Amino acid sequence: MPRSDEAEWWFNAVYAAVQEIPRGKVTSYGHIARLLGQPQRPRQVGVCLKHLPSNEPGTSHYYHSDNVPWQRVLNAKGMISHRGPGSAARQAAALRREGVRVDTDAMGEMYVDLARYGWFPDRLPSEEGLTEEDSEDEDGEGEGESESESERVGG
DNA sequence: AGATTGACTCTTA
DNA sequence: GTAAGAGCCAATC
Repeated sequence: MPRSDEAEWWFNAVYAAVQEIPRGKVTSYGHIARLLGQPQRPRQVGVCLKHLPSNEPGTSHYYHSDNVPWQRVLNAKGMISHRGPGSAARQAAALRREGVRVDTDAMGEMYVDLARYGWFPDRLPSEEGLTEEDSEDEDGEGEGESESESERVGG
């Protein structure tokens, strides 16, 4: 839980941005920071995700691990950093569940091929095409996604 | 209240 | 190619 309103804005902005990562795609902490106009703070993106609450019953958080695809955020090299035993495997499993291939390198580190799964747009889709006239205005979002992935590996 | 940590990344050497 | 330093700042000790 953020200690200040400014921090709370940041938390919400990060969660909202992460929600825009398409299913089956991944991006980096640094890119989320850039999309939010704070290219110097990839770390704080990680801080936000660390504090992303679970969907445990009894809690009623607007953002939680079930509606924020935290697993789609990797480091700049496309590698899953381990922040605890089993956490990296958990993220890898979540990614594979949505069709993302996760490999392991020679050093035992798990990674995703960014050339294939990377999602690095210039700006957030929600901001796409809007001018400075329209400012930030969040409205309710609809859940429920039906996807039809057709994986094809381009040589 | 001060020091350290950490879901990061970039620049230098 | 690897290693170290800087920047960032909320959370934690």
